[in-house]
Amino acid sequence: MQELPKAYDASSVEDEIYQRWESSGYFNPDKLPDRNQNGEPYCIIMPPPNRTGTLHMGHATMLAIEDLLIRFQRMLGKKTLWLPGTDHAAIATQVKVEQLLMKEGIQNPREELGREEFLSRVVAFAEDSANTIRSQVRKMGSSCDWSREKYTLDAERNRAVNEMFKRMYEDGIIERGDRMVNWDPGFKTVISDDEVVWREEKAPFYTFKYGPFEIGTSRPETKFGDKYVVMHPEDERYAAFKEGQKIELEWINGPITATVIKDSVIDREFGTGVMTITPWHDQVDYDLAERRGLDKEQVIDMEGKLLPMAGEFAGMSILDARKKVVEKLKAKGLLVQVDENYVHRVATAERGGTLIEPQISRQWFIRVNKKFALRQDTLGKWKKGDQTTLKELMIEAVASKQTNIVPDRFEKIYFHWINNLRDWCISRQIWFGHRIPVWYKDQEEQVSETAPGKGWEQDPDTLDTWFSSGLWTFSTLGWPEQASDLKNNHPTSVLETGYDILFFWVARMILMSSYGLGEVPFKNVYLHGLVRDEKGRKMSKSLGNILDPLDLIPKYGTDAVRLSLLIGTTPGQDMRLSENKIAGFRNFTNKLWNISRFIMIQLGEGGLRQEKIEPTTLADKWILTRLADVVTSITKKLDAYRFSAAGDELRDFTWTELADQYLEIAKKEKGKEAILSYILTTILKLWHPYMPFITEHVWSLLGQKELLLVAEWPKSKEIPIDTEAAEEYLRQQRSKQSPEDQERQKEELEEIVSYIQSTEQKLADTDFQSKAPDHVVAGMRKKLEEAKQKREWLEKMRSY
RNA sequence: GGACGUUUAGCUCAGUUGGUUAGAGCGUUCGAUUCACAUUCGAAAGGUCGCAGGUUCGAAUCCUGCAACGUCCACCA
Repeated sequence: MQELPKAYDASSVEDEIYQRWESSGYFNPDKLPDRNQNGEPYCIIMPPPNRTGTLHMGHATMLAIEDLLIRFQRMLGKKTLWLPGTDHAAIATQVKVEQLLMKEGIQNPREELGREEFLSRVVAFAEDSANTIRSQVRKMGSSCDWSREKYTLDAERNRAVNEMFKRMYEDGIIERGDRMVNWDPGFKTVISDDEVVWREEKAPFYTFKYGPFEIGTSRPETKFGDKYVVMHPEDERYAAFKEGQKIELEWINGPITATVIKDSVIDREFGTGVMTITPWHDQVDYDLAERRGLDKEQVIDMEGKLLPMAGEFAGMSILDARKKVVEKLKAKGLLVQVDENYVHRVATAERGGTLIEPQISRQWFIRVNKKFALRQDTLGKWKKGDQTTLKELMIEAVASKQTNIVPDRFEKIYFHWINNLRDWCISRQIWFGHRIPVWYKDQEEQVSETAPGKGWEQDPDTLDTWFSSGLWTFSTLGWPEQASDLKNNHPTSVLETGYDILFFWVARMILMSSYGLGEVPFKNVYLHGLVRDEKGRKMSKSLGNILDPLDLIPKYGTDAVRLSLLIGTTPGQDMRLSENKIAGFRNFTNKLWNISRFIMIQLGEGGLRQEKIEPTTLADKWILTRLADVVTSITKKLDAYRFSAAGDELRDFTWTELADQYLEIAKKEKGKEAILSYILTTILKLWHPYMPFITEHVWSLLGQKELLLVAEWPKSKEIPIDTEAAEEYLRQQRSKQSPEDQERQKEELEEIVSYIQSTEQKLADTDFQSKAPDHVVAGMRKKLEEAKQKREWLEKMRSY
């Protein structure tokens, strides 16, 4: 027998073990053993990490949970597919590369390099990131099928994107239009509502004289084009002014004519109850102008500078102009007052952080409220040809429970978001991404992958990265072809991701799948919380509190890192992680190592015993009964996504009951080789989804021919149990009850007995029967039953 | 403004259909240790389960109200 080290050294075995798994082919569903080939399919599509750099703790959490699910289901005998991939992450990656190029001294990367050269730099960076990510995903022990790896921007995904675009265009739910959008003047692209981050900011709030009115604003620099003055129709202060009335007044650059508009969007309580509107640069104003057919005029250009219509202020940046405009109005005696303590919220870009300027711009939109005819039977509710909207599809998928969200409170949040959802702007003025498959010639436009003929120009814009992400569950399985992978695995079993991208991504996959395929993309959604530092702060570079999985793995082992992300956490709830916690789980992996080592030493040359186990002593019967309980309970909890509870229970059993108690007995009493063999192999199987490396390592030291990776999950009914013997064992172990406790239990029993008597009397009373409503009687009966159960329990306890 | 979450031992958190004396890990204190493991073992201290009411024989758990912290959504010139 070989010499076994006293401490488990994860780093010396993990890479070799991963190699063995990968070369076994078992990550690939088509190469699994026969048992799994006949099992039902179980599929998880990995949320593709962005090709923007390296993996962080959030990714590690995702990989740990998904690998646990896949390994558990594989051992149960399912035909498991975990499909990995990466995301081009359009804007995020382009921003990152632009920053890198600027550091290299290229001031305006896009202008200086040109589209082709710039894109080749981005592609090189993305490829580099992908390689890093692949090796990191392996480091975490992920048992995903590398032969099926996909990329959101590869050729087949591009075909899927173009096909989906084409269908939506033909159905009239993709449409081009001039609408109000969120414009990022820094990166010169539009971004979606969900990519806008609102920041609280203190800014002066000015009140100006505007003819006979006073108006308030925090953005005087936009007021050049304001020629409508709006008030509430029932505001008596302004009853003298009539709808459509023209008023001559002195304004920034001289006299103008303002038109009175009466509209109930006005909040009479706010400020003076009067406002002017800037429809080109404000959503609310835009909506009002659209509704009332008012003129719109652009004031600020796409780079954040004032246009010629601002007169002497033309060409100034917004912030410069603000000061100057206020000075001028003040000089004209039109400034009434300034509130320096006004706090409002400004829109900034999620990537890059520049101030967002609302602009009217010609863009492509997905219309979520427009009726269209379905191309196939959908979600079991609609028939082919029925009219519906994308919003209705998104609601039905979750409301009908075809997609089930864990934890379920997020369903409410999901519905709320959909109710507020507006059309989705899908075009971006960036270069890295799927090019919009639309071609123009003179006044014509045509959707096509390639040029329809001579003289056609392709739309220069690309698609929002979430458009291709939305297709991820089925584009990866071969759609739009009728691929067998698609047929076997869609809808997928589980989508596991952080709750922070519920809207960005989860909702959009539901949209795309129910529209394009008529079915949900996944049956279950499991949302994990965000990983925070030990003080509960978000991990960030600027705070310097980042825990990097790649630093922790060599130090504590992958298994310990995985445990720290799986145990002590609940779905949808943020978790605090500290190195201390990981060290604690490293200690546990070592404990499991030494349990294995002890048993292997006990087994000696004879190795693992295969003979039927025959418990003889009370302790044997107790530990086997407990083992059977644990198998049942762990299986149930894993099925219910209760990873933390299952892991906790298993750790408790392994450490306290098995190691501290039973192994101590086994030291004194010999002849337990068969039982020890059985217990060890069983707990290795139970732990495998949590700690794949150490369990596989011990498994092979035990001389097992086949990998633990594909071993059969334990069944409790195969374990001999003897509940009475187990209770007897515990009774002997337990110290005598104290007299006070006995007294307390006696009192409690008496109380319950008297309650049962009085309730039974009451229920038997005919007068009561005739008067009491049914539900009251039913409630009383239910409670009576519970009380009787409790009585039995107490009586049983007393008899001990 | 709307919604949601959290509040349990010094710290991090479990506690799923209301039910024995509210648990675990870490930390603290005391003790042990050539016998699988000091990345260990045994023991102890430590909790009015945020606050106030209510339902119940019985509430950390259900209901109502309040408070603190956090998150998301909407966004008013």
